[in-house]
Amino acid sequence: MAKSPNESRAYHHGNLKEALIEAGRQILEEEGLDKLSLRGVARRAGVSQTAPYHHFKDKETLLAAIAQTGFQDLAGAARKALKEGKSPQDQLDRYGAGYVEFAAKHPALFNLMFSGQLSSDKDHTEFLETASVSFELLRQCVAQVLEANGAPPNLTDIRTLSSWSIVHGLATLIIDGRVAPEDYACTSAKDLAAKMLGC
Amino acid sequence: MAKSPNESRAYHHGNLKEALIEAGRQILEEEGLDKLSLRGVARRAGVSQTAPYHHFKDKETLLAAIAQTGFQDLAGAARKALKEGKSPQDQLDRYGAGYVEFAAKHPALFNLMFSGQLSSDKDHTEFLETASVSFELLRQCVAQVLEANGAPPNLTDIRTLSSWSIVHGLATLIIDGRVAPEDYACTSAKDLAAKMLGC
DNA sequence: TGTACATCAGTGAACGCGCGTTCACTGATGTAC
DNA sequence: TGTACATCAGTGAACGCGCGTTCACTGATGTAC
Repeated sequence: MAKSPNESRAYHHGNLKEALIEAGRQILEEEGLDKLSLRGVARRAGVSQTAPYHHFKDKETLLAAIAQTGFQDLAGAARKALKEGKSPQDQLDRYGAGYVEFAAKHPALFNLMFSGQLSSDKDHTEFLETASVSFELLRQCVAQVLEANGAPPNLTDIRTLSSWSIVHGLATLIIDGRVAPEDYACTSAKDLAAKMLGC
Repeated sequence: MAKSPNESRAYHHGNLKEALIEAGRQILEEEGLDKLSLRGVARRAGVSQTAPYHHFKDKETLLAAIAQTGFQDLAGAARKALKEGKSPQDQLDRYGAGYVEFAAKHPALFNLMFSGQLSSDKDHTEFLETASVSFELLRQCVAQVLEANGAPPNLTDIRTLSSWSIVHGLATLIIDGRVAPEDYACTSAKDLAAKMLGC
């Protein structure tokens, strides 16, 4: 039924949708959002410039699909942090370091994910659901820290926001070149995040 | 010598440079960065589409000039916070609330200011100097808080980064629509910032 | 006070560009009988 | 097992768009003498 994508130079690609998402993500990470055009994506996937329209309604829909892969990766990093952390506070610190590390390694993707362009207009339902996974994991983590410290649980919401803000802010500042890890005697964005959060 | 801009419909505008910056800022705030074209700016200023080239080398230079007005305003808000604050900690909290308020009121301008597109390539010296004023004010503020608390002054750098990150992160999350003040029982971005910082 | 002239600050036409998208089309595939 | 046919997934030409920028130009201004 579905063909392996490398099987042949057949007329039908067999896996074009995924190939387009992957090509788009590559262009995004290599050249930035400005340079990400539907035509360029098609070119990289080795397909005519109108082929993507059989898989994506328009450019924005492809962008949403690309962003979604980013949220999946980010949620994966979060789950890893929660699994490896040795205490609630340690989990939270690892979460933050992983978040900033992800942003620093995929700056254009991170910007696309959070730029707000996507979430507003259309109903990218799946996109929004995936986006909220990382946030929920953070929330659980913060709740456990509060519990471990004997703090009232009704602080969970606002403390989750604090935690999110501080790591999101650091991520953004690093991406935009306002802050460099080297200026703080750190060798990576991840290190700087850990240092800042432990201070 | 220099003519008042409203004096007449003279051939020479008299104040075109400022008028272009102002027109650009208006378009930016009303329609967003996507819609900000050099031609559009000229149109709004009532001038031919090539007139801006007598005052700005290219589009990016105009963008830098617009961003600079934003940094001036932001620094003004910071100075106000430091003047009105009743203690170092109060000054710091007011600084943060003012920062977030500014971002929420001028989202597209704030994004332009921090997008990192401008600071990288060319040497917008003046731009960079203006941009650093707000940061220096924050640094002084943090140093005073540490002193008031009897904390070691060598924490100043990293704590300044923490403070900047948390307010910058909240500002960004609000701008991008990931966080709404109403979800936290607040009526404005400024209120939410104050609540978060006081928690 | 007049005037020649360099300089400044505008104009309007034109350029080439890549883009998103639409269109009518064709080749490939899978399935009902 | 063969075959007709609906559907799927491609193609390539073409559209209109607004953009940044360059060009040769002209009107206005200020100043040296």
